[in-house]
Amino acid sequence: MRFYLTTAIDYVNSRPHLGTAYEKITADVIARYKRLAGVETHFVMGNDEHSQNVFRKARELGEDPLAYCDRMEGEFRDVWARLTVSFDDFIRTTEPRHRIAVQHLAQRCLEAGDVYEGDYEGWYCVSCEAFKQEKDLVDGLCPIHQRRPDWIREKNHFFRLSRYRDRLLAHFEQHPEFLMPEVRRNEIVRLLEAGLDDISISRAGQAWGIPLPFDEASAVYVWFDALINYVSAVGYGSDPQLFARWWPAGLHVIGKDITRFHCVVWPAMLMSAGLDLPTQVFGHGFVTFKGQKMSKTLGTVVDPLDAADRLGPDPLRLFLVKEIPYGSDGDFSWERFEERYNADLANNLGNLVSRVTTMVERYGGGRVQPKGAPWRLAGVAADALASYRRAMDQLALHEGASAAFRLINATNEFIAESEPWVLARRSDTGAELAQVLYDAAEAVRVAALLLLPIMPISCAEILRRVGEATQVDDLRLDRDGAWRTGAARSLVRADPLWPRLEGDRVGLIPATRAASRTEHVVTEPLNPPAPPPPAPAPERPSVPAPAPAPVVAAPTQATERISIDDFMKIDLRVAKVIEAERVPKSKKLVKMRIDLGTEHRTLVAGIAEAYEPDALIGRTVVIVANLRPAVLMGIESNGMVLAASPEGGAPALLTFDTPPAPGTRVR
RNA sequence: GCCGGAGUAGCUCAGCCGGUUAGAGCGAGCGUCUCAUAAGCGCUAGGUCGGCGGUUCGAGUCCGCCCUCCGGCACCA
Repeated sequence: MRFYLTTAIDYVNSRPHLGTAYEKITADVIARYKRLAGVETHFVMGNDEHSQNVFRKARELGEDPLAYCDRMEGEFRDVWARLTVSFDDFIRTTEPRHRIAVQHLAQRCLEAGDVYEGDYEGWYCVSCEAFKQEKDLVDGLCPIHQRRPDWIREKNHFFRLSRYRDRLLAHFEQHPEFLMPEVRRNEIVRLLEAGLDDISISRAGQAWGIPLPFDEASAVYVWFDALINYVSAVGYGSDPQLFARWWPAGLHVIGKDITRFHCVVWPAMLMSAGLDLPTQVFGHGFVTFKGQKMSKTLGTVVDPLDAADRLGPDPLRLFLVKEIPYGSDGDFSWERFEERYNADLANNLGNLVSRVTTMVERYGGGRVQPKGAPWRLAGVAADALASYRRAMDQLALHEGASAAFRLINATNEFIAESEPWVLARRSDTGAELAQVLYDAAEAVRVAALLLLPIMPISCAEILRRVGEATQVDDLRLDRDGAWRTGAARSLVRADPLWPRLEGDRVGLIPATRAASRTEHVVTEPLNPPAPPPPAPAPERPSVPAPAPAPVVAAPTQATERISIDDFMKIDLRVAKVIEAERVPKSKKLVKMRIDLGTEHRTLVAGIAEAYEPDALIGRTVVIVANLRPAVLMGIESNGMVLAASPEGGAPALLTFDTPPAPGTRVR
């Protein structure tokens, strides 16, 4: 039995945060579980490096892009090592083996007739710097600039994704386990039913990326490039033997935001190239911090190393696995983390190890040996093992952890009810005492075995203390998970594994290390970031560009420092709202007529959820006056109203103590 | 707006095909043993199972409508 497991590869424009670590940790638990279950496992992670952001970031830092990526690899590997993520291989998209695979696969898609050169022809408005669809034009003119767009062509390669809709739907029908959890599957199936458009897979004239084999002037689009890591890492196009050994993958562990890429685009690419599809894709949820999305600007990013330093990597791993139903979103807070640490580790498991080893030392001379039939704990352990396996096989990692803890709790109960200290005082209960101590030690051994994939370091130590003779890596669930009888074992008493936290713990939380560690990565602005720059390259309108979503959850965009000159390019003006009305059929859009002092303009703002149009009339606001016009819901918007936009919250307009005259420059 | 998901004890959540007094863990309170990290063990929660109506002998558990929250898409310039 073989099992090839992957996680999403990560963008390298910032250090991994807790959410990224969550994915790797849960995947690592799965990998370790499979190995423990005797399955030959190949676990691969990596970095996604061919992004323009990475290129820009390196340039900003005055570094060679590749050198920058090398450095980031080191940072990522350090984090994964600290969290004991046991990957077997680490793939980078700048590696030769990856380039070979990408070009190979692109070539196969081309040969399958699925890649066509879309030297797309279309209307292009020079003023807008954007393609226009026929339906956008009014009397053949750009509605914004009242000028005739040019008919131009831009070379682009497209992948015939549309061709695979039916096959994908059929696959989903025949293999309901292909995408888990179910919520994600429903979303994708609906998306497929709605139909698919072909997608662009190349960008012309980009140096940072992999050239298309049949058009060296075009680079493979970064997400197309990135997905291929799953096969390049196992030798596709470069090592046929290795490839045959591991492909198809048993499981891709990814974030729920990128299921489309993995369950629509990726399988279609594989079908086109004549490769088997992975058995399963699992879209895990996100980890929030105190209920809020982790965001640099909100200061809600938790560095996984801070968490690991605080209580240890194993407690962090247990927390993430046991407290968050795998597949759902979950929340992290220091309070909760410490609460769980005390309850599960200090009070239950850790204390159990202490009391058992102490009693064995005191009442049994440090050795245990059964003197009869096992008591009730043997049955509990067998049940725990069974439900643990059932849960883990279904990727219900949290239930697997709970099953192990049921055994731990039962062992504590067992000790209370069998009262070894009473048995030890009597002279006629030697056999009973021996059996009770043996059973308790054996139950701890089984529990530690079950938790070994989740807490590898600590559980290895527990196994050592309860006299497990087998090397940790050689332990196997079916053989070693069974209740042992007969042989005597020596136990070791040692310091508490997880000292209980007392008192005002939260105050001791280390200052987030993000600041000290990321100075070379991000400089935080004091204020919310400026609105994003205008959309970069024009896209073929009839063939929507793939969402900019990378193959990992996009890290919060780093806001780069700009010069005063750059800032002065932005023309901020005071404006007064003269008319405001809801854009019909829209959820957030308000259409406004504003007074800029010298002129009146129409613009559209996405603030309807927070402001009633009527309440806006007469109000003084700040707008970006020199923004390119855009058409929203058929309305031309000439400018952007500034508002604070909290993550997931309602926007709040900028206001003045005393409204200045319309047209006043803001800076 | 469309399409999904969810609303169950203070908190986090279980509750399969409808069926006796609705559960677990944490927290809190009380009691208790003493091997243990002032840990363990036992007891204690009287919760309109979001609301209204319906099907049924009987509904968190099925149906309809409504409310709230979350996610995806559409429209955040």
